[in-house]
Amino acid sequence: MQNDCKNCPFNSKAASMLSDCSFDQLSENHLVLKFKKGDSIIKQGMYSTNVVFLRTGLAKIHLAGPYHEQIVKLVKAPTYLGLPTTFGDKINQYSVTAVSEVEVCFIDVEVFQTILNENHAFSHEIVLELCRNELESFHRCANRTQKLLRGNMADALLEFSDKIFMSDTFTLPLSQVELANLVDTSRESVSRILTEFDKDGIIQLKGKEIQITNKKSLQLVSQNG
Amino acid sequence: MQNDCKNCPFNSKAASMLSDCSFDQLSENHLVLKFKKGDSIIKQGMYSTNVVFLRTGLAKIHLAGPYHEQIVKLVKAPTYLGLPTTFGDKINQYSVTAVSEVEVCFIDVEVFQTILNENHAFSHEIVLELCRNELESFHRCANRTQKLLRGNMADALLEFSDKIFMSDTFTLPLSQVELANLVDTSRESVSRILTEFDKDGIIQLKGKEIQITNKKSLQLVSQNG
DNA sequence: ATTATTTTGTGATATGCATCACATTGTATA
DNA sequence: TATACAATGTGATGCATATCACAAAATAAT
Repeated sequence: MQNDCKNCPFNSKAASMLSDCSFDQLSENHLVLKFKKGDSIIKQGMYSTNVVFLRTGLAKIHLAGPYHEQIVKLVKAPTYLGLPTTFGDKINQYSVTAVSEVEVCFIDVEVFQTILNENHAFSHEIVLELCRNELESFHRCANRTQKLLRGNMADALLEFSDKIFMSDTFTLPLSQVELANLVDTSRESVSRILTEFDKDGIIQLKGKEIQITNKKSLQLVSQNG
Repeated sequence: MQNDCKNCPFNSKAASMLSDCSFDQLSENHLVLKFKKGDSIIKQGMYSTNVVFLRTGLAKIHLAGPYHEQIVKLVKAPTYLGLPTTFGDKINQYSVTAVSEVEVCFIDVEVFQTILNENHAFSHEIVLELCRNELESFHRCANRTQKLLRGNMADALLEFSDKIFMSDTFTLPLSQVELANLVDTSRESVSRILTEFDKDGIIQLKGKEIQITNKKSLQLVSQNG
């Protein structure tokens, strides 16, 4: 647990907007922590008075569904986490767990809110991010419920490739159980679909290593369900 | 199309927070319109530079899914609509359609943003609402995908009863097709489940009139899927 | 290294729900 | 009031995918 994060902007854009005053204030009032894969960063149901800024790494946002854990989405640094908690009743409404090595800043709500009030550009940034999240949520939900399994798996793979790793080759950041909870299926179906994609020549599987060999096809699968 | 909305607070809470100055500014810069059931208030894909404040009535938020229109949720006045649009590229990312008679204020983004900057309490309100929406979205999505049809229909009915109409007796605000698009099923299944609930003595159906005769059961159905 | 434990692959079977098809009722229009 | 059109009720059938039941790998623990 260090407290030496003078050079830890919340994100490059936001930092450049902070007045010297508020930036100092911020730097003096948060901690930087490292987590390793699998560590819990935010725990649903726990009391908390911190906003979390994910500096580096990957994390999953997940919550208890009626029958099993639901992974809402994979998030990549830089991003804020736990805003709903801190503005609400200070009880975490979802969990966040590290999916890779991760660096995180915990910022006290009070401080965060002060800066939000002091700095229009910053608060505008935040409102913007929240709006984007809402939209993304709408579309994600519509897609997941309307598409068939193949379509949803294709979407997940495309997101990994295009949004998370920026590469056609990557190692799956989630286990099959997790993938199932992300894509709303059973673990068995994940396995089957993945080998199916492999046989179809769309991807090439070597353990958890994936290479998308035919992105066009994958995009087609995404559209046809 | 009137412009005489001096007495149109965006909502009672927000209005009380506005300084006289910003409130005047606001009143002079928005319109009040009435819509009737079925009228489109916001059209996905259209250019717009207004934030919409729903003063009275009910509306549905919906968007084009990959295979059919998806109703995201039913919203009740007072609430803001179209925030993501105005903060983004000014293209509506979802549609909003009146489900009852509705009164609406269109507020120019510029004005809205000015007030957002001037008034901390107000912007705090907005951030709070956006956070709530995000959470609601997460839970809604987890529920919809994990529960079976009976559970989802039960949820919809309970929401109408508890959140929208505040009564055990109400007339369904949506057609069966719409209900199907809200609850992620086919129209036929909506019909079947509804009559099933009736036969089970959980509700009593007379056309579009519904009375929830056994709320306990309905809550149980909601939990058991 | 060896054993224990978790993760993954794959068949067989069961089931919830979509889809198709059409009758029926309700509601707008001429 | 008659006619067209939209919304609803209900059966029969098919299909996508969950579930069950193991085997096989891979990973972790001893």
